[in-house]
Amino acid sequence: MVFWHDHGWTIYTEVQNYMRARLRAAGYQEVNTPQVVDIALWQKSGHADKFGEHMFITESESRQYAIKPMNCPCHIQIYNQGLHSYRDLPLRLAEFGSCHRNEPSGALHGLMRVRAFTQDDAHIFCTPGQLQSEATAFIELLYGVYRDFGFDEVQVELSTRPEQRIGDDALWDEAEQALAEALAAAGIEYRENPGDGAFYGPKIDFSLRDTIGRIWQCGTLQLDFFMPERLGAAYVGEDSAKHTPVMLHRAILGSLERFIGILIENYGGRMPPWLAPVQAVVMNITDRQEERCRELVEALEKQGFRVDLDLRNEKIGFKIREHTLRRVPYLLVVGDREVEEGTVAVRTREGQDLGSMLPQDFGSLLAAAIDRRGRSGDD
RNA sequence: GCCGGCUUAGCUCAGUUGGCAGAGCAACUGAUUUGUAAUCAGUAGGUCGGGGGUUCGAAUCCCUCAGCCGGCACCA
Repeated sequence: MVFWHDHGWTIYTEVQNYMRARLRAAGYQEVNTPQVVDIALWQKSGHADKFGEHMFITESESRQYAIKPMNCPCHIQIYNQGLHSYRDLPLRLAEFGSCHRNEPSGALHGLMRVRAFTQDDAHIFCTPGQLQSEATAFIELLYGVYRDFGFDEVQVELSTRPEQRIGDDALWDEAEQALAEALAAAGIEYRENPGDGAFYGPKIDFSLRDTIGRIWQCGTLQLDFFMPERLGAAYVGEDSAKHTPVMLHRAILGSLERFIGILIENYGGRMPPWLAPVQAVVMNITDRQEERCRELVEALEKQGFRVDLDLRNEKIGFKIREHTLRRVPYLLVVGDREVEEGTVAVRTREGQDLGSMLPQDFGSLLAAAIDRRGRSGDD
């Protein structure tokens, strides 16, 4: 369980808002479902049977409820409200779904594996014919997101039909082929993991490597021919008959908690400016520059930047050291000279002296650094 | 859940054979008004993770519970 403090939560909300914008642009609707859901839904979906002992259960007025361990049955409830035409499909329902799973105590692992986490979850309801284009679009979205976070190396695995499965083999042939072709179309190298698919369909897993070499699964794309039928999802086809939609279960970051854990490790605490909880610190040299420093902070905050003010009665070298160790991207020093010139001296946390510049020029510099996000390369 | 390790001041950690609870940093107070990675001096700070036991005496030994860190198993 994570108790997020101010700085961590700043990172969290930045990541979340970024994903929110990407999903909206990709044609997703954002929804939200309850934390506590009648056990009957999980019995019907089959999760209570398979994962019951890892679910937190509560009760009220002699009814049992599960603390939501995943979001898909809830999204099907939303889908099932009203009648759907094939013209409505694909329908993409996204949720920053807060989930609780009673993981075995030995499985807990920092931010990487926790009992309460939030998935950047979404379920795409579509026709079998739309499957491949949806898979392709998802893979493209996922790689775009990973690049923005600075991950260029992604391990991809295609897991195919397990021994214990539902549905006939023709359906599996089609499903596995659709995923393989989507990967091929994107030119992605991947490993096959025969027999490791979910019991309801094949899946692609996307994993990232942390700085000390451990591999963590983040993204996933799973085909599901089973759950929609089991929970009564349907659409009216061109032929006016009822059909069962295919459900694509997908996540890019996986768990926000885990993803942020990987980010912190990956950057070694040097969060890129767009994610840095504090993007710049303004510090004075003597009391004479106090007022100017306050003005500067106010002006930068007005532009939406996250800025700290350090007016402590300390030597400038001491402040520089402290904020460098805090990994604040930009250190702004205002002395008599800067007050005189109306400028600010800019130093990076890497120790690079960018010289004195006008405040608006620093604003442009910071804005450009934020826009660059975590992308590597020279763009 | 299993195997191993760890838990001592706000933080990082010492603590010998069972014999008075320690350091650095941080905090606080005072001095210092300082130009790009640590100014000086002083003060205060503890249920040694919780509970139980052995002992004249336990941070130290034993039992137990919890949490954390590795790894295994698990991972909808």
